[in-house]
Amino acid sequence: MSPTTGAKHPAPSSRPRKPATREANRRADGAATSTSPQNQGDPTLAVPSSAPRQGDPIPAGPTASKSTLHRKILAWYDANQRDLPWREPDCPPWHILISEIMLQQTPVNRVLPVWREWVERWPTPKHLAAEGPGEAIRAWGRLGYPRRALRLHAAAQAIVERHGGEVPTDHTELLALPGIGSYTAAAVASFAFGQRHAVLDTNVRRVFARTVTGIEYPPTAVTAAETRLATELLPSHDARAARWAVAVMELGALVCTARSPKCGDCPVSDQCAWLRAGSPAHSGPARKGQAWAGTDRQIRGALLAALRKSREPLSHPQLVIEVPDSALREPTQRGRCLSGLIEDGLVEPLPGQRYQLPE
DNA sequence: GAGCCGTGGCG
DNA sequence: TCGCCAAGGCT
Repeated sequence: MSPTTGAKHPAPSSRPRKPATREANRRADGAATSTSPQNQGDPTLAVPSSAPRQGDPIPAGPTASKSTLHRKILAWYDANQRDLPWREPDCPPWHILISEIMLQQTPVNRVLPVWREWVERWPTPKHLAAEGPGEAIRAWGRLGYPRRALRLHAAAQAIVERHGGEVPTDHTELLALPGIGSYTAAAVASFAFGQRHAVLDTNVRRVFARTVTGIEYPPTAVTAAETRLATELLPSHDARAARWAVAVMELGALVCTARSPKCGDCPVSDQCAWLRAGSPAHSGPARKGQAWAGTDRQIRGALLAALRKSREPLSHPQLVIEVPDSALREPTQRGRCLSGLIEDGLVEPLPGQRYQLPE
């Protein structure tokens, strides 16, 4: 849990990016005071009176100011952040981008070993772009959602072709890359280049839903109101905003968790609208779980796992052996899944009913 | 906008 | 045990 040291490694690049050291971040954060006149125009946080909805304007009140929220959460982050390698001050933007793609819907602990393999094997976009997509799919291992590997490979090629092999710093250009959506573009621009963006992931949305709006869970899909709220809460200065983004995420990941929030450890529990309201249960529709047994995804996963394992192309019968028993009686489903994998570019068909990862 | 896309760990 | 959930994106 100890903060990483900032001066251990020299910054290898002169390209614009995040502040080089944690000290620089601390300096950038130093302007925080809850009483300075410049904060008078800030929205003030208070308990919503009734029927709060995520993104409702923050009502005025004497309880706690925006800058207080900033100060407490940033201080908490300084003391409690995890020591993750992609947060090292000199971590290259490309390595940060890889981490963000891998972390989409996949827990940190499973990402760590695969990320280390990737950044060692493909230290720059050019290295990855030089190989076939099948290598990316194979090296993806069991992280899940293997189309992410395919898109990351395509992103590497686009970075080489369109940006001279350097991860673009511009949010719009990041957004144009395969596999990079609203969240990841903002995350890379913020974490790798120290820019000011509203970084709205599931953690941040949950923290704001509880502390500000007073509800247990955010809506299913990101609303315009949430984006507005996240933007309003962004600190003014780039470096501080970037640090704020990762700090709120970390709070959501470690304390303000989905199931059993550790409100006793929360730095802003005293001003949490949801807690003050008595921690009311989620009133919206139950979040639908994803079916798994017997689904196409299970079959696709089994087929692709077999191809990942084998260095040689597999025949159709060899492939069939790998799918679960429950699906053996469903050649229609199997065929649909194999076709789907081929359409997605995850599998390459060869003459004679043989298949392999794409070259 | 709803549905789809993997995988594994945990309460 | 088993449903829920994990730094989303794309169609």
